[in-house]
Amino acid sequence: MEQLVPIGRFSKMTRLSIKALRLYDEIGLLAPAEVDPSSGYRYYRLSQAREAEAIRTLRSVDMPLDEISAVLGADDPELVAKVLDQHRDRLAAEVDEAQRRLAFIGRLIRREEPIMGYEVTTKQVEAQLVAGLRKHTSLAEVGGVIAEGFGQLFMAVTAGGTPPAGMPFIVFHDVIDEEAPGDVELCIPVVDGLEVADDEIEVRDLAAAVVASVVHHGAYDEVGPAYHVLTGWMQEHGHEPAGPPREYYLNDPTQVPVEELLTEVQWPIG
Amino acid sequence: MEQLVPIGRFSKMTRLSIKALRLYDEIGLLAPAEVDPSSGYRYYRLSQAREAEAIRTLRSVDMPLDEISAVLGADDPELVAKVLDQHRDRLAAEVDEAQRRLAFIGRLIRREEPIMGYEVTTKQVEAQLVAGLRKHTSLAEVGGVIAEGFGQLFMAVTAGGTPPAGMPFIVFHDVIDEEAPGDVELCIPVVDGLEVADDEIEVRDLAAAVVASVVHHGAYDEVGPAYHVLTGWMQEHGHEPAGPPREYYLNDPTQVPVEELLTEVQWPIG
DNA sequence: GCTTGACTCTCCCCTCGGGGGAGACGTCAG
DNA sequence: CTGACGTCTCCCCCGAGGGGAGAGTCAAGC
Repeated sequence: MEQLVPIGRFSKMTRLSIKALRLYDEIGLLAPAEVDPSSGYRYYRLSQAREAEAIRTLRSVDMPLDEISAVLGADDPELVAKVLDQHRDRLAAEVDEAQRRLAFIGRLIRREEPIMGYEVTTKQVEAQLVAGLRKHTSLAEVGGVIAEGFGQLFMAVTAGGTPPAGMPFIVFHDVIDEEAPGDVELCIPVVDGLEVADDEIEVRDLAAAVVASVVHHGAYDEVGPAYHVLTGWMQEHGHEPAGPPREYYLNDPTQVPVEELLTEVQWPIG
Repeated sequence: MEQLVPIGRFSKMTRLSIKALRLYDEIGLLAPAEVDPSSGYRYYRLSQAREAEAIRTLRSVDMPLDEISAVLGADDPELVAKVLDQHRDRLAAEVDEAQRRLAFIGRLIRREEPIMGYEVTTKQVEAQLVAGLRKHTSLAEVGGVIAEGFGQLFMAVTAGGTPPAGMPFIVFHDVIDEEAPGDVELCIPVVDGLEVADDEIEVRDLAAAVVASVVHHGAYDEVGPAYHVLTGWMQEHGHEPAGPPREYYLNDPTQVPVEELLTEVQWPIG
């Protein structure tokens, strides 16, 4: 009646490798209809080819074996639909990720993105009159403090109807990390003679300096290595830090996606 | 001068895990500047953060570690470009594959594609007058023989100006597999009274029959399991084969992509 | 100097879906 | 009966680390 075939023939029928069939037996996904107790030979019923074909189909979309077990063992069509949907979502995420990688390596190849981490340059920055708002904050809260503070600062500076004289930036007077909070100073360049009512805000002259500079590409909270690169570079080139570092935000986080954000870190050197 | 940091701090600086750094040391991708001979502690120079950053960048596009080694260790910019290009091609292939899977599971979910392999049906096929061209061929050559033979057959049948009376199909008089060649008969249904000049071609009446039928979805050279499913089904349902099987090609390989090809396999049963 | 807590070391097992191969045994046709 | 395959179990391998055990190390406070 029922014709049994050994594993090699079943493998050719189903185009599943012998190794795969033994694995599916081991994990209980597709057990042979009979196993000779003395020799251990596996024998499959011809009708098992359908189930094997289903496994092959689902593996061809890279579904994990345990989910295939769930799908094939489930009576409930809703459960099956749920597992399939979930896997489709995963595949969609994989497509997105693959496309992101492809786009990114394209930028690397076209040199739009530095491979070797950061390129350190030096430049001369001119003296500048700035309105500064100094805040004490921890690493956890620095994001909110910056957003809020720049709001306050912007309001105060533009209250007189005069636009800012340059891009806003931040001076980091202390090292702010997981362990210790510290002082940041939010700055906006202003024109000479500006009066600011807010007495938290101090208008002062920022001296000219020679700075070492790197541009960080990506999310703000990943800027840490840029600092390490700068300090490493200063050590290697025999420079001493000559003041607190500054961050310039070269584009607008509300305008571009997070992975395209540009942050310039400048550190005055002696 | 050169400041050395232990692995934990270097890990935080570079956002590479300690495990990863130890691995990169082991495979010679990023060896620490110094290793304490007595304690085995790894110490990194600050300037190594740049190389670490490069590794992180290249890993973020899933480049294998050995290729990263090649890229970072190479002086030749052409070699670097070659490795990067090669990896981009691989990523592009991954995007394609991920999209294929996503599209395919979509078809599975929408039930346009059978998950559980093949569905066997039975049907009555009417008697038909066909022009048949019989060829002896091996599995390796069957594709070419079919293409050529159908060309010859089509020319001969339509020479009188009468179009074929139905879809072309193939009767497999022998089992053709890796071990043994055998006879195939290319057939085109024709109208009564047609004269065919080509004496390789025989016009004959194909008897009516009850057939078991499955539709194979995909490349022609993957049709084998359809036959196994049919023979398994026949055994389970107590039918005997009553003649050689036939394949109908339901769509045109020059019109649709290979994964959408439909092949109906019919096997006359007693 | 001592203790304590954080850090680091090596070593081993685990992932996921099998692939490759060794050495032993089974099956089948001539 | 013998040779040619087919099949068995068992073990190691892939990639890029993650998790954890058990032991040694470092730095800071007392």
